[in-house]
Amino acid sequence: MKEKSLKKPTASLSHIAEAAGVSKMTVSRVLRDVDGFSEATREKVLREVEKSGYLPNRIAAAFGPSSASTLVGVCVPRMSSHFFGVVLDNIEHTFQRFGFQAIIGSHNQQVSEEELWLKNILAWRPAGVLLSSKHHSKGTLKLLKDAGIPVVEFWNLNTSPLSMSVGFNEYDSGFDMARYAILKGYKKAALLGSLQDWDSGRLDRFTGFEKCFTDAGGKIVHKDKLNDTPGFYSGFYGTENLLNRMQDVDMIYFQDDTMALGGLAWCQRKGIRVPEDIGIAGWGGHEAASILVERLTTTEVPMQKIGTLSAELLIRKLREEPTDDVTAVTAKLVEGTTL
Amino acid sequence: MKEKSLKKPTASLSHIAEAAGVSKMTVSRVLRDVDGFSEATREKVLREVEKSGYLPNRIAAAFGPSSASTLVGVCVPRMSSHFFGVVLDNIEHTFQRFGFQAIIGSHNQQVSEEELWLKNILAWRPAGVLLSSKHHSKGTLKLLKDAGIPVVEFWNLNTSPLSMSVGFNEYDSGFDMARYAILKGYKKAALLGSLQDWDSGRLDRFTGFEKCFTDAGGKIVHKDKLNDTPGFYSGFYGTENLLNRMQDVDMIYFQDDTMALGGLAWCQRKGIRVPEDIGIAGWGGHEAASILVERLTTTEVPMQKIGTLSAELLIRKLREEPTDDVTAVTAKLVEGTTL
DNA sequence: TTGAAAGCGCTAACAT
DNA sequence: ATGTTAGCGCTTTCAA
Repeated sequence: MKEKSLKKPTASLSHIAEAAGVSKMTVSRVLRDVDGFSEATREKVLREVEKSGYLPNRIAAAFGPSSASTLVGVCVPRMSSHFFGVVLDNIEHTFQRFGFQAIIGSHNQQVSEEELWLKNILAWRPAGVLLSSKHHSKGTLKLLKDAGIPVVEFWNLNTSPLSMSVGFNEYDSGFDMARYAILKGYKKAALLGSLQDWDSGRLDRFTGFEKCFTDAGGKIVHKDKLNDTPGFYSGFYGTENLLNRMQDVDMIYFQDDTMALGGLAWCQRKGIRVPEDIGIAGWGGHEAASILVERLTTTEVPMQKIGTLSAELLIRKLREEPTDDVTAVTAKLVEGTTL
Repeated sequence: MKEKSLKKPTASLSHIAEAAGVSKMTVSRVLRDVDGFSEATREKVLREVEKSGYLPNRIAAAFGPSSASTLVGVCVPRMSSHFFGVVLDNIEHTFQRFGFQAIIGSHNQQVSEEELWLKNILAWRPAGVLLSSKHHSKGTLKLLKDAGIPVVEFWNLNTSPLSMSVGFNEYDSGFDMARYAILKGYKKAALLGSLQDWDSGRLDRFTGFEKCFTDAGGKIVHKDKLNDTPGFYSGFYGTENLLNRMQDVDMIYFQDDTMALGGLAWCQRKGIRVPEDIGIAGWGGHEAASILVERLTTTEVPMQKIGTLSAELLIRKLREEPTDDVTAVTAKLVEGTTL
């Protein structure tokens, strides 16, 4: 019998109250710093709090009609993505600063998983939720409506958001890349992305790219949907697979920078010259994109800003301060040496 | 007046109970699937639950003496690290599967921030916590002891853990790398890492490296502590800075692979040959390490395994199933072409 | 198999 | 400036 089932020795408001010779209510007021106590009382109470090692019980506080929950749900495709990692760091840090706790989940690009996550999270009666992307299941929409809590859709911009949205125009970023590619003389492009992201309708950049590219006389010669998560590996092997089958391609537009860098590495190993033999374009603005000998042509997304703004916006809404429903940030093309 | 302050229209147990013509208690039993109801009752109840869109209130359930919290706190240095991103994905996924919710925070390698985070988290009365690394403040230790909840220290192994630990032997991984370097004939090594990680005592791999390297007749000619987070950039500029000042170096051991790859990129840009002019060793096993033309010599850490095991271990402990206190996973050296 | 009652820790509302 | 009361939604305990 190593650990006993411990009898909750935790001090509560009434213990403090008793020790300080005041009522629970007074202690509560002091701790929350709402007025209704004298300086002398305050000091007495705080001394007892200190002595007892009292830890507030937010479960109890969030319970009842007060319902002052400081929990916030955040859902992203996956945390191991560099992009979302940076966004999450900023979201979490901002919430922390303002006294909120983020409960983070991932949905792996499936709206059904997002819905499942949401159902679990709502059981904790969060003050609000942050959802990446604008794709949601019917069930998710209903749950959110019933919950009646503020929602921020972040990452790519939703111009008619459920409640608020922060992000960039993804379609345009692809469109711009196509214009640039055409300008550089490319005519035969392949698109390379992850099956799951693509088929769940999350690759608007490809749609924008295709539209501009074909309208300008270019041709999308191939679309390769890989049954794998985007990353250096999938970019590497995806490129190998693609170029072994298709020769008549003069550029590849990758889903993101990690894949593009994987593709670039494959080309370098094979002695395929970039951009002379084939052009490569990425997306996102990965740290590594700008330091390699061949600097990647890509679209830089302001990840930090998206994270911080999203969290701040939710907090403002909770405080009933005025907020913009739609906050656009710019994703801009950076010229490298690969396209 | 766009949004009213919503009067909690949420259905509760008693609503279901009334609609189904049974007592709250029966509904509770059905929903938790503990015995004490007939099949007929079950169906009646579930039908009403369905109809009403009832969402359980875990706050209320976690309240009171029952205290059946399914919240778990998880704290890592930062989420934007690829390593911890992968670990977190696996932790979160495992907890999700078993009905737990992870509250994730970051401490940016400062024990004081971990303590602050812990204090906030404990106010939510979590069932347990997962902490990366074995470095904690006195305050953290006291809080954990008072809370009396199970703790898993993950990432690098703590052989005398607070309660349980899952990880690799970091000292040994550096030791092994040094042995390998000596074998390859290197004599004059520089260490390059982030100031914050280093000074908070989190770079045992450097200690192990130095011990083995110097014992074998090598010399650590320089230790460069960068005031920046580890990453491609800091590796790139750190290398530039180091090699501009010091010529008499035949290898660099980097804090991690992202830094090493940044350093490698700088060398390639400058026409410095790797490993002929200088050897490079990384640590961690980043995806990109193995695909570039120069494959990085590094130590691969089983990140997925650490994440999954840590979560499973905590769950086992909560269920009072037998658990190992110390679970070692192996980090192994992989030969690349850079050292 | 079912129900009734008590109570968890806190805060809003209403005294004093 | 301070205290009292009531109740949030659920589960545990005890009774039927």
